[in-house]
Amino acid sequence: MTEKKEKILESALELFANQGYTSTATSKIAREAGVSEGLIFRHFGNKAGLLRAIMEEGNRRLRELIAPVLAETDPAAVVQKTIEMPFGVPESEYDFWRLQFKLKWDEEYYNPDNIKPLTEKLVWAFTALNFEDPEMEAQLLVQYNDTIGVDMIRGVIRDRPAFKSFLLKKYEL
Amino acid sequence: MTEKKEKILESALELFANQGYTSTATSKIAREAGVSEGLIFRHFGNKAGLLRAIMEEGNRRLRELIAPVLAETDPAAVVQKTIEMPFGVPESEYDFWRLQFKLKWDEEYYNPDNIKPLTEKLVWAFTALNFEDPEMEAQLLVQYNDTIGVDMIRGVIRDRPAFKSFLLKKYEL
DNA sequence: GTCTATAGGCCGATAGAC
DNA sequence: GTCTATCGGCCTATAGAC
Repeated sequence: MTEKKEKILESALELFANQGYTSTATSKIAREAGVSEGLIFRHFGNKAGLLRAIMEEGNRRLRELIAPVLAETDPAAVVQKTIEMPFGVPESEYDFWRLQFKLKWDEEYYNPDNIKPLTEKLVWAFTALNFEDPEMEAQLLVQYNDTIGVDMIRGVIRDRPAFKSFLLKKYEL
Repeated sequence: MTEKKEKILESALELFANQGYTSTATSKIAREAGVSEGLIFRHFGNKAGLLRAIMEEGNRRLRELIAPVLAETDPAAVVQKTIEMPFGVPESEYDFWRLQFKLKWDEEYYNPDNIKPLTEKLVWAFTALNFEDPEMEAQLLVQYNDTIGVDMIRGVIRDRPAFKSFLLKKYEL
């Protein structure tokens, strides 16, 4: 990965996240990245290819975020780490995740398989913890985490530490 | 409201919801609605005006959905009705709500004030029910509802009645 | 008064040639 | 790294049908 190529991805990410994909011109991306417009097409073929590259990066980061939970062997810790997950995302990455969430609403880019391993791990954990309905608990928590992620990015949640402990307490952790 | 005008709104809604606002051409809307393209501009001024009209309808429907909860005087019933809310939305309206969720990501169209009355009502209810932290409970439930709305639209939730009772049980209702 | 058909101006974006 | 061909989308305008 060359430096210029990385700069293109970075600029595209910021612009796509804030102005939307279609309303961001490749010329604007090039200007922002300090490269010639042609270079974008050399590296990514077309504008859609650029978006695709960003999506792949998104899936990679999601797997990275989930990995520690999957590696966990203590059921209670699985639930706890899942809840804490969105709170651990640094603000510097919000642009990135905002774009990912946005793209989830475009059918062609939505891939539900990405979080399947997490759901399965949670089912296992809730079963081990003797919850009455592990499948539903797992589903609720996974989807709920999504919502929390959204709200964090939007800045809806004011007192984050308090909200986190509130949640942990709900699961008696 | 003439018939053609209504047909335009209908087609625009479907296309915006499924293909996105910017990537939907006014010519396509006209074709889908079986009207001349010029008519769109006669009725709505421009493309943004068309979207605005749809959004206004959205806020109206949201208020309609929330109204019964606000009218409720029994605290437990407030919580119960809130939980049941998303389950009562007919599938025929999913396009509509999908668009609303999608547009939440465009700052200019997102208006958080819409659900504020609901949150406040829930704070009141949870206080009356002696929950330890009414503000956070209210916030949590509102977010749950968002999550569930999203899941229903995506078709993630398979057994809806079961999931509904699962949630109600969580609040001991 | 609502609507269609058509024609076209304007703009900006993609893509690729050089 | 610039320049340009080409295309598509937004919107206006007009003349006239129902």
